[in-house]
Amino acid sequence: MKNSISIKDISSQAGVSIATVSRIINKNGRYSQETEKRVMDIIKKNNYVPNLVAKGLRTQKMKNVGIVVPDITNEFFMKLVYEIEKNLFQEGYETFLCNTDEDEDKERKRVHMMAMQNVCSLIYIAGGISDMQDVIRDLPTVFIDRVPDKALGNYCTVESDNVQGGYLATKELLDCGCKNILLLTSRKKISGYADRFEGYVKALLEAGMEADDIHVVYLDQLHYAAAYEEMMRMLEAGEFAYDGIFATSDWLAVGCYKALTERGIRIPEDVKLAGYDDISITAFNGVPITTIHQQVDEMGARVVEQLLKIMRQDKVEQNIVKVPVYLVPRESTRGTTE
Amino acid sequence: MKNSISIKDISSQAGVSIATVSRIINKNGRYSQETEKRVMDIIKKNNYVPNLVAKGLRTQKMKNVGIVVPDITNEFFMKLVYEIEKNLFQEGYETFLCNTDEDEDKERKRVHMMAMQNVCSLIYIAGGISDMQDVIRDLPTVFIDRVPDKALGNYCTVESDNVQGGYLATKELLDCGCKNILLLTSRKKISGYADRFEGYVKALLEAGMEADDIHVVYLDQLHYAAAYEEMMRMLEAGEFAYDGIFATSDWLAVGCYKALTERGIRIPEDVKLAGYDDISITAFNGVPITTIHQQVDEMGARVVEQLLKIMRQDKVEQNIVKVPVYLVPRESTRGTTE
DNA sequence: GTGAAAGCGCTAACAG
DNA sequence: CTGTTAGCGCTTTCAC
Repeated sequence: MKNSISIKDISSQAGVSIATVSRIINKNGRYSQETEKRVMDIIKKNNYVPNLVAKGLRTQKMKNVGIVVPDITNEFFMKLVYEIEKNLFQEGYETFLCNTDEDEDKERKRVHMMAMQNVCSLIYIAGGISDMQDVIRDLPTVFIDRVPDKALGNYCTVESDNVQGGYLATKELLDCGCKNILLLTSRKKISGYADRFEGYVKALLEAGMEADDIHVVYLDQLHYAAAYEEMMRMLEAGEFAYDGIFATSDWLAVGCYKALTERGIRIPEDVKLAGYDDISITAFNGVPITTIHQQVDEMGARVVEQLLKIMRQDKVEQNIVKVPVYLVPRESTRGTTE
Repeated sequence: MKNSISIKDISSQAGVSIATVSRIINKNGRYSQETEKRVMDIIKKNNYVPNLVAKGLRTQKMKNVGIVVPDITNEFFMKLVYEIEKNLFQEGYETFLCNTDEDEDKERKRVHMMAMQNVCSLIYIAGGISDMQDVIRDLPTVFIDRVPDKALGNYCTVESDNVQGGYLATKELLDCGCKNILLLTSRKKISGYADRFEGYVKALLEAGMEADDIHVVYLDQLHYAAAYEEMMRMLEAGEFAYDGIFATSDWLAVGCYKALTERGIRIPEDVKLAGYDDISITAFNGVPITTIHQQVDEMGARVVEQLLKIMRQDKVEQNIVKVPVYLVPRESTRGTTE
């Protein structure tokens, strides 16, 4: 290891027992100020760093939590992670971040690894394969944007009000005069996307539309390129006949924008566009994109709050915590089509 | 812990000693196929997950490396992290990601924490305070975009060819006819920024300019807002008299773009603009921004390659590895000012 | 091919 | 106030 100097070396140098050193390190009392000072000086001088691994082994608790995200290069996820970490650090927890790359196999491997690393709990952002539940069986887990299928022992969900988000985005498109709205979303079986779909349908029906007016395209990936390619395919195939698109994530919206404008279709004149998440790029895009703002700070705080509760085995009064969202109207839904 | 079932439980259930189970888990040989199967079945059935923490304690090696980044919400850094992790996993290493938020105090705390968590080596992206060298004294470390001041025992640097990058960006502005080029950069004492400055000066001098033509503004933060506010301040104060800006990171360039266009200054007609990193937003920005592309895949591979070398205590033939960059010309430097 | 036992660095009774 | 000791889960000699 980096530093072969251990508590034992400190104790012998200080002429005290390792127990005393341990007490001092952990501020557990039962030592004189005098010895404390002497020991601390020696610790400083030697740059001694306590070995948390050994401590964890002994105390059976590691105070570090694993965070699983689908894509570490996505600003939205990382803003969420940032908030979660901030709150967790305050409580003395470390975090392990792991990237699944939207790949189930990687996810399995990485979560397995986390279990071996003895994380004391897990936070799942927009993911979570069901057959992982054997391994993480007893790990307190908070899911974001996902309600697990089977009931786990010790879990809960924190999510944006996705139904409301889907509703607001769709209503904005309808208010701009759209008659034919495409929903572009993920194939992933995640409650977040299902809820946005539900909101979309709700707005449509409320506007007097019917089942025929529901148009959905499912994508395997959430990357910009996935949306771009699908749009291009539809355009080529003459399958594109919409005057509005609601993409359930901003990167998908950006992909649509690129494909459409490259083919001479103007936004917002010909097609209106709305995204979801409110990442920076939507504000700076050639035509700024209307989107749904998710309050990551609020979500991060709720996630940690809930996690601490279920780790303490407190009863959680609600298994699903919802955080409000709001619409951020921009150029891409300006004016009316009429 | 999540799983109180240990190697001991497995061994007693299988009716063998824990030594045998250990050998089987680690495929160390010296056991019959028969017992192997029996033990493996029991492991499966119980969802037994070996405790890497205990293993690490015993073997004195953890196979996990800490990665320190200034800002986890910055796409460029995370693309680099993505590549590094990819290569590291292949070699059987785990990673700890830690965010310093461009704050020295946080950095100190977080790196100290990593040392306590027994990481076996460190990767520093665009950062690294000097007084950390006590703690990380013997940790093999790879720095990205930074050459440490004091010689550490066991380190090396991987970086883009930042001089060349600074040169290319500045030359592009000069080629567009700029006579008065502002360099907007970070105050951070990091070789990466110093080198980009050097490239900027080199291009200026090569074009027949003099010391008087060097104009530099230093920023404390790399955030978009820092550049925006500084630009606004200069504009208000009437200090802005440039026809070209080279921002040493893309987010700074985006901040300039926003401030300038808000004040009615047109890009590229009135002012040309170049950034650095080639993050997505430069391609999608209202006026797409010319930038320097850093080859993150190549860099990630080099970083891991070097890290493995210094961890093996191999002699590293070069302490500084440079990866080429190239210019990505876009709208923001189109046409000439003349 | 298998088991017994020591010990990694640390904490937590317990005894003084 | 301080020291002794057992043991966390695992690997690894050394016997058999």
